[in-house]
Amino acid sequence: MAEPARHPIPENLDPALEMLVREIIERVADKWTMLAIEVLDEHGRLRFTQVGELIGGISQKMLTKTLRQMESDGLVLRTIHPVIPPRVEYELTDMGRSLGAAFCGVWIWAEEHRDRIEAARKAFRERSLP
Amino acid sequence: MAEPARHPIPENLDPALEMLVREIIERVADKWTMLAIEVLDEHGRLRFTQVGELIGGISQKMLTKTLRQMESDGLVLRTIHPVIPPRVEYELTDMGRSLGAAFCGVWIWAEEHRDRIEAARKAFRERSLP
DNA sequence: ATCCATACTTACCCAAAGGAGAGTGACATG
DNA sequence: CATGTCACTCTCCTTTGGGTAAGTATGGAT
Repeated sequence: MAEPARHPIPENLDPALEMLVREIIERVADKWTMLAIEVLDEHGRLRFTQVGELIGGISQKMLTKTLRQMESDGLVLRTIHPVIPPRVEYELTDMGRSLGAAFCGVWIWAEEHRDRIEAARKAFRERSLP
Repeated sequence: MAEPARHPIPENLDPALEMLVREIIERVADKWTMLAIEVLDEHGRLRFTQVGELIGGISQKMLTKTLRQMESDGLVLRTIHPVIPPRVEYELTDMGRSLGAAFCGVWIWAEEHRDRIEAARKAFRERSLP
């Protein structure tokens, strides 16, 4: 078949870098991580249960997992106070805060566009039904 | 127990808005959606298979699902050319491009911080093992 | 008549995400 | 001695994500 003119699909410049960046984004662009960053950015240092309450609707299991992963990625600092009952506090590191800042654009975008998204969804629904 | 001084956990200003923004973010902060936005932002108008090739590693099923969802949210425009074999092209809408721009910050952040993340992970691993 | 290309669906299946709820440790308080 | 506190951890279970492979529709090419 005679190929119609199309984009040549140029192979990307640095596939290795590309891969790494994607891996980071997949990891970091997770629902709970984003919400945790938001509440920690907004409220500063918080203890375990406070983070959970502020996020809302997250199970202890996922909260632990999310915070641990963030800690291992260097996004949060975890401080254990050796008291009984235990007291553990979490706060964003500089890197965590900078990620929060980067996400801020997405947050603002979501706020600004929710009406248009609603409208688009409604239009799509009506366009789909006979 | 005498409560130590803590943040009063101020209830957030607008829970309804907050909820909507979160819903949008959950939806949009999806791996395939982000990658689709990236390739469409970078290459302009593309047909179905091209999008799939450029994203890489995505199944037809997920590609269809992702693109349909993006269409319903008003992020992409889907143009069906009535020819045989079928030819369908996708391109970002203005809203899709603006979301791409918002994500750009995250992308750049990931590029800039991958070394520090690697280092943090390694340090965490060593700190965890006896 | 058969094959091909494209953009899908559909059916089936597995693995991972994630919720619910109970259990734990260590001490302070009633 | 029983109870409560906090930050988990563990187990069981359901839901979702997502892959594979096959099927569909259509007309042009061979």
